[in-house]
Amino acid sequence: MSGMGTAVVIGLSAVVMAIRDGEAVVLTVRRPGEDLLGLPFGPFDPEGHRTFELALRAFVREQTRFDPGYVEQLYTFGDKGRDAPVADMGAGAARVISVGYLGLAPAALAGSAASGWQPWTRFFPYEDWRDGRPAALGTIETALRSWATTADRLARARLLFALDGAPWNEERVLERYELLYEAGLVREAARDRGEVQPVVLPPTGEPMISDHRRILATALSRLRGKLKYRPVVFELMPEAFTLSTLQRAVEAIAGVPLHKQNFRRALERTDLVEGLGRMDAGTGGRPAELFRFRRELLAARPVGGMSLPLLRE
Amino acid sequence: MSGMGTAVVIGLSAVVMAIRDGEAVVLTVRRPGEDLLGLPFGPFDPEGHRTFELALRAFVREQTRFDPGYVEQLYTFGDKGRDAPVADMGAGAARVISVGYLGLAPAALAGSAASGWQPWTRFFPYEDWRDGRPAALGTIETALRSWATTADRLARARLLFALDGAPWNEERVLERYELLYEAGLVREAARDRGEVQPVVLPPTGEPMISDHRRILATALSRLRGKLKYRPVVFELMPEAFTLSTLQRAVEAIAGVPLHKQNFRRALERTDLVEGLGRMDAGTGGRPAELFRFRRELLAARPVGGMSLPLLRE
DNA sequence: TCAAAAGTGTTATCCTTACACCCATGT
DNA sequence: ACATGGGTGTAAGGATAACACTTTTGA
Repeated sequence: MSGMGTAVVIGLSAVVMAIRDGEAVVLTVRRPGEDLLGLPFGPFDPEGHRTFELALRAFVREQTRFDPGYVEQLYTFGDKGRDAPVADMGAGAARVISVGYLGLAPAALAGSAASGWQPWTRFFPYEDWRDGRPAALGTIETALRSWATTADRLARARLLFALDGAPWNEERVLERYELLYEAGLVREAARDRGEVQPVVLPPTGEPMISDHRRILATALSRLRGKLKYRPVVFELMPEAFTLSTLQRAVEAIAGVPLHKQNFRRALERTDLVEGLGRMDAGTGGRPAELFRFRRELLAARPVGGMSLPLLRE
Repeated sequence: MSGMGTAVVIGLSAVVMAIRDGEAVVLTVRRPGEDLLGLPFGPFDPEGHRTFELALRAFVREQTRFDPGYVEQLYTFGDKGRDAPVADMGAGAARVISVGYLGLAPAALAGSAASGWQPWTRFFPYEDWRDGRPAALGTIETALRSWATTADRLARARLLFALDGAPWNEERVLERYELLYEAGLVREAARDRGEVQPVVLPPTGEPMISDHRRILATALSRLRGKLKYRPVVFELMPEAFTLSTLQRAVEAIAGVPLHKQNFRRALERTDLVEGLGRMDAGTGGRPAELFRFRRELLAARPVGGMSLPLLRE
């Protein structure tokens, strides 16, 4: 085999999610001299780090003074050309391969000066259907239709963006972002091709540095899917919580409104939570009972996630 | 950041699956001077290859004269110490990071001399419950119980290996392999630690080079899970097939026996297949109708996978 | 005619969905 | 008393699982 001349650098990117005031937020970092936000990111040191996960925890802690609890690998991004990051390492440019990770934190603590928690809705406004069809989709739909000059393009746009009565599938965050990218409707598209930025774009969300918005989309897709078959929401909850808080957390991630009773009934059947008898100091209505996640079940049997009983408008 | 002295090499590994005579088989390669089987594997050339996927297709074709159809990324393995492969590249040893891919082929064609298709059951005999509880589990259970000296170990073993009446969960292939590894019950465990091999081991399957059996376990886990929510089986089927062939393919992958009628009824509801009117030249009984996968649906709406209506013994 | 595999019918049960209603607190 | 959010009951419809049975071929 040949061609081992170009150096390769492994980078690690982290999408750390948390719930703050009922909103789902992501940990971001603003680098000096950079006007776009990015994800916590750091090189993987093959000498110092025994595993990716240890390396990731270390540099997230370093950059943000914060330790994610639950961590899982997402995807390894290696495409050239497409906003591929390039590292400058003395001996010339190196190709950067970035391994994306998803982290879940039980609380959005204050971090360092350069880092901060941002609602993901800032980067994907059209992904939030909690209050019905997002307004952003109006303009996006128009733009997509004028891009969709072939039957195939139109079919994909319809399917992914719930046009013409197609149902919304909240899991397909990444595919939607990639379609917008392909259609030139996100800032990253023109930037990566070195083209001049279009003056106006539909409200497709705030761009990020490098391929970080793609990594964030991958994380949201994965998390939305995983919600349904693993009890991952609880990694985002404090020890004690009310059922409404839990429901709002699920809604904040999935970006869809849920049916209260059916959500509770489904939850009850799983036996995943247990009432504590204690009550919450109500925020205005009747006080709610506090519950806890029966974490011990994880060791005792295979355990599923939450069903998402939609609330239709 | 520091410590960029050690070189990093990106390797690509492929788990290519196909169905042959109703059995699920994997593409393997035997390297010269090596007595264990391995997966098709090759270095990623950062100069020559634009994307991982293109690189993967190229070297699988080269090593096996064979092109996988459907391809998806699995996981990136980077742990040190644990049977981590090491590349010798002139300037000394380099750390190898391997990106695993899953490929599905519609037929198991003959490949080159060095490569061949092997049933996965060879590597994971205890994962095949199609004819009831596999015999291998008897000895494995005994070995696990004597290893499980703590409550936690026992709970995990029970849960994963369906001991004491726990239900079998076919998706947890990787976790089971990792538990066996931790318990020292697979050959790779002692090998990676540089220890002397135990003389006898329970029938936990044939070892592979490097961490390839772990990659294979990851692939099986992923495929078994994906079966249920995406119509991936059809990537393994020829253009026309009978419902029994389809059912046998699903069973061969999932490793569990399915209930015939319920399998068909569930399939019918999905509208995923369409009768062709033509009949199969029967293999001994009444001729079966041939069906085809309505691939056009993929573009038309989000489409789910197969339900696995178990047939209890 | 008999074995082998294909294919059909039917019922009980459980889960999901959708509806409407009552309860406990703060202001 | 009333607004606000917490919490419950129940019935219709659909999916699943479990049962046993008929049909069409080759040997």
